[in-house]
Amino acid sequence: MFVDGDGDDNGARGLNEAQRAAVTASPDRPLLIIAGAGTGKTRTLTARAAWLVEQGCQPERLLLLTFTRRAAREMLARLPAGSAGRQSARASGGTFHSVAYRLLRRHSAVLGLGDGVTVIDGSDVADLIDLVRDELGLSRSGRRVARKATLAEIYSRTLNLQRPLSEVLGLHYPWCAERAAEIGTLFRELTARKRASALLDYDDLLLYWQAAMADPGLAETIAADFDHVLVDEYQDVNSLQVSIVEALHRAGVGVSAVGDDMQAIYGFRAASREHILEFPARFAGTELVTLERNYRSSQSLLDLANQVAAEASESFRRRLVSSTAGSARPELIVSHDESDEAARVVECVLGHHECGVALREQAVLMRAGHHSALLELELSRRNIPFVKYGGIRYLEAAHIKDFLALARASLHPGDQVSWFRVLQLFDGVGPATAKRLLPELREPLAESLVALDLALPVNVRPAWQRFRVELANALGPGDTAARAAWLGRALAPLVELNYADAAARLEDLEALVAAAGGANDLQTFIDELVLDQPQSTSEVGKPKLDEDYLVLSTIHSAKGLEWTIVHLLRTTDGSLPADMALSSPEGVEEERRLFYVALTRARRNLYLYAPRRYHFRPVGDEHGYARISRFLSDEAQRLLVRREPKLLAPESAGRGGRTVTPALDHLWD
DNA sequence: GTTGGCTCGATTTTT
DNA sequence: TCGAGCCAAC
Repeated sequence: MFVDGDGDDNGARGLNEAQRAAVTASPDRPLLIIAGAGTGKTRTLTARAAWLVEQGCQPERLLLLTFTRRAAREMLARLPAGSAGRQSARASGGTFHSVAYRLLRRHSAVLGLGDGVTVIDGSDVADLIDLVRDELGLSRSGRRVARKATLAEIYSRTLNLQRPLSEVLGLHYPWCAERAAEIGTLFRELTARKRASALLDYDDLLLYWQAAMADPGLAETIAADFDHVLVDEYQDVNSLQVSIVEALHRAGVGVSAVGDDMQAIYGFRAASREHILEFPARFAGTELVTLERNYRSSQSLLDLANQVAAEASESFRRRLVSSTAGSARPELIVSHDESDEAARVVECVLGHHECGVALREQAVLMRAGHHSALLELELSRRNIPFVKYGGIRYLEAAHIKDFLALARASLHPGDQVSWFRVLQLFDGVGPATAKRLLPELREPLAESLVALDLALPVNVRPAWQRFRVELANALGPGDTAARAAWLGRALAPLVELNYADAAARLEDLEALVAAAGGANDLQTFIDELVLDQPQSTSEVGKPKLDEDYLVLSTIHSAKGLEWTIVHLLRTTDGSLPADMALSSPEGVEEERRLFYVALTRARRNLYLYAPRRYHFRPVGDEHGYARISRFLSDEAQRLLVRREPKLLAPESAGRGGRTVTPALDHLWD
């Protein structure tokens, strides 16, 4: 797996003309680089940073903002270190959210945040919404306003768009519009609760940063640390992020942004490609440079990508031109159904593997995490190693959330959401008892824990007492490793009690405890875990350093990456574009860009799979017939080699064909 | 109040 | 298939 751009040296040498123009553009004017896929975006941005340093800027006064942690790591590693003798000087940077976190901790006093802030993720917000909704009486039978996850989505979108709730509801959630008043009340209470418990969700991080930048004094203090800010993937910024960058610029910080409006795929997160289109208008005196020379893919792959882009609605027009030899045309592989698709992918992957292409040089991309379910089964069955990115996230696993809740509860006794979760892990404690006990938990925690003995139902006490003794150890003196270990010991019996598959979960818990033990302090560890969610489940505790493995990834998680060979699953209408996205023209356009991102990940070979028959559910025989994706127009299809299904192989007959069931009825007489 | 059994419905993408 | 929500029994 390789990250955008190539591993060459950074200097201005070896850059093409457009790249050099971007790198050496005046630091005094805002710079926007429109960089098509594979045009050396990362390389240009890092060369720009190096050039700024040559012009006299101190490395640590450069601020780099990215969207993913993966991109941040990659770029920071390549950014210029201080000149000889000042090795420690490095550019600062990270994701918008992690930079916000650092700034907020540094200026927490002014922002009224105290020093006890905790970062929570989207599902934690949803749980808090659940709690508040219940208390406001909005979850009784027939009165439920919306699902908690939906409410969390509405809340986030409203904040990120910086538009009134009623407008957001009308536009994106019309079926909730008539409950606007209740939802507004709920959100007001939710905000109050978060403030009271010093909980910051992802949006709060940006919101507080923006608020800090709106205060002239504080904005100046923050901006005083930087000469120049470099923003990656500018097509994915939302209104909050734009106003943060604008405020930095107003306070005297130079701005260089790079992006590709054809790769804007985060509309659901309230990002809008309007922002990159409007950049020249919002930043007066902008210098615009466009990179079109592609160093990644062969021309026949780019022809297809260009065709797909040409059929999109407005964008910065450009046409990618390849500098790479090789000309295998992309292939469209039509199959009978999903299991046939899985079989064909495996066959193709292994075929290339036998010809010397390592598994890690190949990736299987998909629109939605579950599209690879059958493929994963098939890969496991045939002992082909793979790692999956995207899809079900690590932090969503109940036992991981349990650990985070316990850690937070131990650090902040007043964190009611966390205690609410922890208490219900005990057999005999449900929502009512847990809620009744919440006020009892406060500083000093050790004393509250003892006091709770008497408040608990008798049958819960033995388990509780064992638990609180171990938790007390975790509160005592001792390094992070010892405290994490005690937390793990306190939690283990509860995990065992609550989950049928406890063994696997206990293993995860052990890995998590070990990881926490290696951190400086527990608070930072859990905050960073939330800010930098492991990309794949195998990333925690089970390193796969030298092994060869196939990458399975959602298209979103694949952005910025490239492989020699790319296999794209479900190139059918309903999957890509996803039928969820079909209700609005903008939705369909974003799906097209997603398709474009997928196509441009490949260097040499590209395989598009289109299963004819698809099942409504993972099990059962209800099915429909899918059409090939609308994004493969006639013109686009002319650029493909098409392969029709062979006769159904017995191996893939599986569900669609004959089934064999052992007869048991004679046993029940 | 808690828990277990049942039905019903939906099902994307991520910091 | 899976989870969330509802209902009935302890």
